[in-house]
Amino acid sequence: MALTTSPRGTADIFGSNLETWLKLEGYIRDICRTYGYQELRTPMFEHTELFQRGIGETTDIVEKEMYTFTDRGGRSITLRPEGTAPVVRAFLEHNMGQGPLPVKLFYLGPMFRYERPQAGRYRQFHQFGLEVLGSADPLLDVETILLPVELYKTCGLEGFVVELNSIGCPECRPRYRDELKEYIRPHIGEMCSSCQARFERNPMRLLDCKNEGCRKVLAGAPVITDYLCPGCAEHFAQVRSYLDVLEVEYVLNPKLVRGFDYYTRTVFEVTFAGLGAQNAIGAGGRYDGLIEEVGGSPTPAVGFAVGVERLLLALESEGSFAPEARRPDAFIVQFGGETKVRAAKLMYELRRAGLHAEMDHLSRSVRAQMKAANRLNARWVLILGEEELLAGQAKLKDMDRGTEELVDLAVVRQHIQVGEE
RNA sequence: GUGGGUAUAGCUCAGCUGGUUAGAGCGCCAGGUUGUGGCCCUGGAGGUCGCCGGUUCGAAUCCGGUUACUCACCCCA
Repeated sequence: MALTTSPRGTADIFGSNLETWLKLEGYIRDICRTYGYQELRTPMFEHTELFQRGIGETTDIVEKEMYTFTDRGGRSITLRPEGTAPVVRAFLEHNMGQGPLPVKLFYLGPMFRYERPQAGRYRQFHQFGLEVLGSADPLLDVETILLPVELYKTCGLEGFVVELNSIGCPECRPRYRDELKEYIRPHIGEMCSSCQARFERNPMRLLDCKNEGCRKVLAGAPVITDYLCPGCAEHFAQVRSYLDVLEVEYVLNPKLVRGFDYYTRTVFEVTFAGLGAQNAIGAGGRYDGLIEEVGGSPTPAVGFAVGVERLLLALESEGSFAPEARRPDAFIVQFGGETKVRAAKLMYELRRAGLHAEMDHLSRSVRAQMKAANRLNARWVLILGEEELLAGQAKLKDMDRGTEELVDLAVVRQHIQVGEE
C-alpha cells in the first residue's frame, strides 16, 4: 500500500481548486439563506439499519456500495451514502415536527459509496442537498426543482436539462407495475440479464435500462403517468402548472425512475451533457412514506441533492466559473539585519489592519525577493533599506504600473489602502 | 464486481524494432543587474522509469502478476 497516495476514489482539495469550491459553497449558502433553509450537519456515519430501512434493502447502494463496519461496541456502522435518511433521522430525533411546519433544511458535505471510480464518480464525494419536511404542497416540489436550477444559473451554467416524472404512490403504483409486467412478459426472454433478474422484484427499474434491445422493447410500454390515482394525478398537474407559472423549463420523461425505494409522486433529475456517463448533476423527488418507514408519524416531504464534484466539472467544461485569483496587498523587501526586524513589524502592522502582507523567509537577494513578489502577484512592494529607514521612509512600488515613490513609514498603510480602491 | 487504455522529473510529455552516463518544455533555485519583478540569456537542483517477478549478455523498452489512475458497463450525485 502506497503511503503517499490517498485511498482510491478520494481526493485532496487545495490551491486554486479549493478557491473554486469555496466560491460555490458561498453561492450555496447564499441561496439557501434567501430561500429560508437552515443548515443541518449530521454525523458522517449512522447506524447501518437507518440506510437499510430508508434507502431500501434491495437497492444497489445498500446491497453493495456501503462502507459498513462494526465498531468496538459491536454496533454496525455505515458511512453515510446519501443525505436524506440522516436528515429524516435528525428531524425525528429532535422532534422538529412539533415546531413550525414545514421544516426546511439543507446540508453540504461528504458522502461515501464503495464503487469503481470513474469520471464524475468517487468513493468520497460531496453533496449539497435540501429537504422540506411536513408538507405535501406541490409548490414545494417545485421549490426543490427551482432552487438548484437557480443555483446553476447563478453559477453561470447553461447546458443543463431538467427531467420530470411522477412515479405515483403505493395506491396507484401496483396497478401500473402489473400492467408493465404484462406488457414486458412476452419479451422478457430477449432482454438483458439484469433486466431479467429485476423483472419480478422491481420491474420499473427496467424502464431506464440503456441496453439497445431492452429500450426497443420498452419503447411502447405503458406509461406510469397514465395510471396515476386521482390524488397523484392532481398533484402532478399542479407541479407542472407551478413550473410553468415560474417559468422553469423541463422535459417530461415518463421513463424516469430513481434508485431509491423511498420516492413517491414527483421525481426529477438534472442532467448535463459532456460529463461522460455520469451525467446527473442533481436529482430529487418527493418521499411521503420515508418518515413513517423510519419510525415517525406519517409526514410528507420532498428534497433533492446536487453532486458538488459533478457540478464543478460541468462548470469547468463551460469555463466561466473561475474565481478571482487572490493577490497580496503588499510584499515587503528587506536586506536582513535591522531592516528585517523593521520589515517584520511593518508586515504584522499591515496584517492587523486587514491587509495581506508578505515578506521573504529564505534570506534571498533583493532581485529574488522582487521575483517572489511578482510571482505572488503582489499589488505593492515596499522596499525597506538602511537609507530609507534612517529617514523614516520606505520605497513603495506599484507593481502594476512599475512606478515607485518614497513614502513616510507612518502613512504607508494609508497609501496601500487608498491604492486598493 | 466486469472490460478497455495508461503509468518516465513538481506539471505536460518524448524515448524508434531491448544496447553505454534517461531527455524536452513549463515550473523551481541561482547568476547575468554588489538595492528592483515581468521579457531575454546562462547555469543548477530534481527521476528506485508505479511495484514484484520473468525472458535476455543486457530491460524504461518484451512477457506475467500486482497496485494506482483513467474510460466504459453496473449504478448513481
